[in-house]
Amino acid sequence: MLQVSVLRANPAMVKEKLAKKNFSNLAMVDTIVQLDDERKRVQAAFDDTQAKVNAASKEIGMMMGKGDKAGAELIKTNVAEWKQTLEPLKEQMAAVEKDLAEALVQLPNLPADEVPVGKTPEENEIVRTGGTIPTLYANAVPHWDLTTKYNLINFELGNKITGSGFPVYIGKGAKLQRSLIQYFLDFNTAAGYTEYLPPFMVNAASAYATGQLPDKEGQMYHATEDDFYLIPTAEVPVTNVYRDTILKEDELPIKMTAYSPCFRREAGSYGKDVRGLNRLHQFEKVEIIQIVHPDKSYDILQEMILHVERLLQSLELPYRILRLCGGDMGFTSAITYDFEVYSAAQQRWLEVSSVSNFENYQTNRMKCRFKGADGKTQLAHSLNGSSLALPRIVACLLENNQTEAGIQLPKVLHTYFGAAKID
RNA sequence: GGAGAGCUGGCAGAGUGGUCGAUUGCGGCAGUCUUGAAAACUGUUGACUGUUACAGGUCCGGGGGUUCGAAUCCCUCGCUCUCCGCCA
Repeated sequence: MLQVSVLRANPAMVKEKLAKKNFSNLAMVDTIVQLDDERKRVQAAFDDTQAKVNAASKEIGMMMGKGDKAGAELIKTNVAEWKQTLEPLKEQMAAVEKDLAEALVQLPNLPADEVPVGKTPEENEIVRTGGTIPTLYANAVPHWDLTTKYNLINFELGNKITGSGFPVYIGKGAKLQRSLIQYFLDFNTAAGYTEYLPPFMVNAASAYATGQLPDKEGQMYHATEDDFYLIPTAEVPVTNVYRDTILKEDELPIKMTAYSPCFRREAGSYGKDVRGLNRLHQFEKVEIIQIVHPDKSYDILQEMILHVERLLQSLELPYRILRLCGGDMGFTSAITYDFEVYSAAQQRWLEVSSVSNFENYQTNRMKCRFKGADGKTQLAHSLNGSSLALPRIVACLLENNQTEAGIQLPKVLHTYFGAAKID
C-alpha cells in the first residue's frame, strides 16, 4: 500500500498520478489525510493519559513495597478515573485505525512517470517487436485441433474430472510441459536466480501482503475449512518469503525463481478468449521475483525485461513488448511491461509474460525492509515477471511450428523433450 | 485426529504479578593493543509510533480477559516439539 507520509507530503501529486491510473475516487486521498490527523490526535490524548496511569501504577507498586496501603488506595481512585477516559479513547483509536487501514488498501499504486496515459489495452505502447511471424501451410489449424490430432491435451477429460479450464496433458503433451518448466528454471537459475518450490496454498496474511486480498478475493480458490487460498501465481508465496524481515543492504538484490501451478477462478470470462489454452483455471508458470535496493529497481526492471526477451528469442517465437497504459495496469504495479507472442493460426497476440516494478507498494504491506549503511531501515522495492507462463507458449509453439510432417520444436527444447518434433 | 510440553530481541537462553522493553552469553558494530590480523579488553547494539528535538506511547507467537499494575494469571486461535493413531 501507499505510505501515508507520501499522501501527506504532496496530495495534489498523488491525485494526479491516481487519475493517470484511471482511479476516480480522488477524494479518498483527503479522507486518508484527515483520518491520519484524527489518528494522531486520538493517539496523543491516549498516550498522555496512559503515561499518567503508568506513572501512578509504578508509584502504587513502590508504596505497597513500603507497606503504605492507605496511600496506594488513594492513588488507585485517581487511576480508576483516568481509566474511564482511556476506554473510549481506546475504542476511538481502534476505529480510526481500522478506517485508515481500510481506506489505504483501496488506493492502487502510483504509476511511474514513463507510464503512458490511457484507459484501454488499445492505448498500450509497443516498445519493440522481435522474431518473425511464420507463414503457415494451407491446412494449418488452431492449437485446440492440434492437441487433439496429436493427443497432447484432453480438455473434455478435464471437464469430467474437475470442470472446464482444467486440461489433462497426456503423453508428449505432458512431457512438453515438463520440458518447458525445466528449461525455464534452468534458464533463470543460470542468470543467478535461486530456485524455490513454494507451497501452492497460502494463508490470508500472505495473500494480503502481495495485494490479492482484500480486493481480488473472488479471483482465488478458497479452502474455507482451513482458510487457505490456492495461489494464483508463485509471486504470492515466494514474495512472502521476505514478509516481516529486515535485510542487510549487502544481501540485495535477492533473486528468486519458482515453478508453480496457478489457480484462477476467472469469474466472468467467456467466449473465444477462453478457447483451448487461452485462458484456464489451472495452468503452469515459472516466475522470477526480485527484492532490490530502491535506487536500483528501474535498472533491474530493464534487466528483467531483457532476460524474458532472451528467453522468448531462444524459443524462436515472434513477440512484442508493450508498456501498459495507466488504465490497463494492475492495482499494485508502478509500471508493467507485457510480453505477447503471435499465434499464427489464431492470428492474434497472446500475453505470455508480465514484468512489473511494484516499487515499495508490496514491501510496505509486507514490511520488507533493509538496513542501509547509515543504520536506517527503509523499504525495499519488489519486482516480478513471468518467465514464462506455459499455456499460450504451448499454443504458439504448436500453431506456429506445425508442418505436414508434424510440429517442429525449437532447438533449445530438443534435449529437454528428447526429440526435435512432435508427430 | 488424540495426549502432553513449549513459543521471550539476529541466535541461544534467564525472567512465573510491581522501578522489566526485559539478566547473561554468542553474533554484529566501534575502539584499545598490533606492522597487519587473530586473541584479549572496553564500549555499543530490537522494532513501530511520536516530537523541530526531547519526552511520551505500543510491542515478550496472534487476539481477548483479570488487575491500580501482566513476559508472568485466565480464555481462545496459530505454530513448534515429544508420544500415540493414520499415512506417500
